[in-house]
Amino acid sequence: MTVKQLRAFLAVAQTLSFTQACERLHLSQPALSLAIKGLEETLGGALLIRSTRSVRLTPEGEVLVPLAKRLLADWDNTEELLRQRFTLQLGRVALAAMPSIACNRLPRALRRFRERFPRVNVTVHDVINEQVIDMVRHQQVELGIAFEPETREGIDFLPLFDDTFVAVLPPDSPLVEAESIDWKALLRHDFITLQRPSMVRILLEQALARQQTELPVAFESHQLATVGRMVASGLGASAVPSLCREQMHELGARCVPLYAPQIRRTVGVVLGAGQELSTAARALREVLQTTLCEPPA
Amino acid sequence: MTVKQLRAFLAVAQTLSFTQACERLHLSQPALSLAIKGLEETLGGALLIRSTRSVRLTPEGEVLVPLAKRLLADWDNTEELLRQRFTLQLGRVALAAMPSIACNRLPRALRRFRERFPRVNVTVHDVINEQVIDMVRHQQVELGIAFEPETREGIDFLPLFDDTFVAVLPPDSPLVEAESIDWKALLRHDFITLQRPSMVRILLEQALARQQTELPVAFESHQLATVGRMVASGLGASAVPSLCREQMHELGARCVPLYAPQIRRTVGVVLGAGQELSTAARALREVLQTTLCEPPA
DNA sequence: CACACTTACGATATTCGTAAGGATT
DNA sequence: AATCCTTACGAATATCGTAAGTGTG
Repeated sequence: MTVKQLRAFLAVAQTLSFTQACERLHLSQPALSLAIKGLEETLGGALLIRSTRSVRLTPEGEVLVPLAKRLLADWDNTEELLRQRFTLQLGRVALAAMPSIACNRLPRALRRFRERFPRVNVTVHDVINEQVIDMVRHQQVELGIAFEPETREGIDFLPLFDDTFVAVLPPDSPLVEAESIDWKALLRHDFITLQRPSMVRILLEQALARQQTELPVAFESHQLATVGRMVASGLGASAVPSLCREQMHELGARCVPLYAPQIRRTVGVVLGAGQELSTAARALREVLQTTLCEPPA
Repeated sequence: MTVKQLRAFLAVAQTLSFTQACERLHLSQPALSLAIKGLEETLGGALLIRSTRSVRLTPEGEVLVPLAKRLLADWDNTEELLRQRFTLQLGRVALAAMPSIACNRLPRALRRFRERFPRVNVTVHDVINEQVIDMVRHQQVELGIAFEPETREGIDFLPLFDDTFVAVLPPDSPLVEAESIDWKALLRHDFITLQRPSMVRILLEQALARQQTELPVAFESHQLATVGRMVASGLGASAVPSLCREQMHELGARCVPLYAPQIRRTVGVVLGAGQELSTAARALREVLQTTLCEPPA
C-alpha cells in the first residue's frame, strides 16, 4: 500500500467519480484506475463498485474512508512539521546563559531572533556559568553562553568578546569621578559580592589570591540585582563584569574601570562537541554571534 | 515522502548503521542511501549525520523518529485491519430476522457461521417482519430474513423455502390425533394469536377474510412463546408458521397440519437492492442459505 | 588498509499517458 | 449516442543492484 494509492482511493471515495478524482490528483483516468486496482489487490478485496455509470463504496471501502483520511492527514502534518522546522517557520531551541549575559545583552539578541523567526520557541535557562557548561555537555541545551571554560572536554567554545570587570560604587562615593581605580582604592569600601559557586565570585578570589590578598566580603547575595541595590544604598562596593554596567547604573550604582589587577575573561558560545545543531539552533547561534558583541544602545 | 523512505529512515535511525538497516529492509546500501537522500530532499534538510565511520541523528531526525514510528504503526495497522476484514479474520455484520426464524432455526446457523469465522461479530435484530424489510431498506442491516414482501422496492429477495402454517392445539384436545385439520375444526377452540402488526396475525386475517370469515380472537400476545404457553395450558388454540413447531412442542402444545385454507408463505433472505455486501455479509448469507433450509435435528 | 557510506551507471520494474474497448443511461 | 470506467501498449520515469570512489579510524 502506497501513499499515492491511498490518496487516489480517498479522492474517488469523496467524489464518487474517477473522472473528477483524476483532476484533483492530476492523473489520467487509466493511471487512477490502475492505482485503485493495485490497492484493492494488496488489501485483498474490492473497495469500490464501478458499474460504468456510477461509483459506490463497498462496506470495506466505507471502513477505509475514515481511516485513510486520518492516515493521510497525519502523514501530511508530519511532513509539513518537518519542513517547517527546516525552514524555521516552526521550532524550538534551548539555550543556557550565565546571569550576566542573560539579563543584559541577551534580551536584545532574542528580540532580534524573534523578529526573524517569530514561531521558533526559545527556552532560556538562566543558570550560573558552571551549569551552562554542564547543560551543554549533557545535551539539555543546544547552545550556551558563558565564560571560556577551563576544560574543553565534550564541548566546543566560540569566543565572542573579552569582558573586563568594573568597580561598582555607591553614587556618593568620592571615587566615582575617577577615570579608573585600582583594587587598593576599591577595598576601602566594604565589599559586597555574589555567593559561591558563582563564577564572578571565583574570578574575584582568584585574581586577588594571585596578589596574596584575600577578598574581604562584608555582604553576599546570589543575585546581581541585589548586589547592585546594596551598593546603590551605600552598604559598600563591588566588582562585576562590565556586561552588567548598565544594569548597575539602573539600580543606582556607579561603575568605574578597575585595574591592578584587571580581571579579563573571554565570553563565548558553548556547543556540544561533535554535536550537530538543529537548523533553529544554527540560526540562533548566528544571531547571538552578531548581536551579543554589539555594545548596548 | 513515501512509505518506503520513512521505513528506510526509521531502520537507519534505530540501528544507527546503513549496513544493518540494509539487511532489515532487504535492500542494497546504495538504494538505501538514495532513499534517505530523497527523503531529506523532500523535507528540506538533513536527518542523519553520516561521517563515513558513524551515523548520528540530527535534532530534526530526533523529532522525526517518534512521529515516523507512529505513522508507520498506524499505516500497518490499517492495512492489516482491511486485510483481515477481507479474509474474514475480523469483521462485523448486522442481520435482522423475524421472530419465528430468530428463535428457531437461526441460532444453529449462527453457530455454524461462528465456527468458521470466530472473530466476525454478528449483530442480530429480532424484529417483526415489516421492520426486517425496513431495516434492510434503510441500510441499518446488510441482511434480513423474512417472508417474501409485497413490494420489492429498494430490496432484493432470495427465496429459501416455503413455510406453511400449522394448527397449535392443547395436548388434551381431541384434534391432536388427526393427520391434519381444517380451519372450521380449529375454530371450535377459542383462538389465541399474536397482536398486530405481526405478520403472522396479518396472514391469518387475510386468509380467513378471503373466505368471508372473521378471526375470532379470544386472547392475544406479542410473543410467540406466550401464545404457545397459553395454548399449552388449555386456554385455546392457535396457528403459527411450521417453523415454530418445535418451539410450540417444547412449550407443551401440539401441532397439526392445517388446511382450508392452507397458509403458505415463502421465507427468504432480504438484501438492499444494488447494495454491495461486505465480505462478511456474503459469507453469512451463504451460511444462512445452506443452513436455514435444513430441517431441525 | 579495512570498513562504511556515496557516487556512477546500466538493467530492471513501475508508473504514466494515449488509444482502443466495453457497458450503461 | 454520449459518458464513464477498463484494458492494451509504448514511453517516460524511478528504483535497484553492481562496481568504483572517498574518507575515516
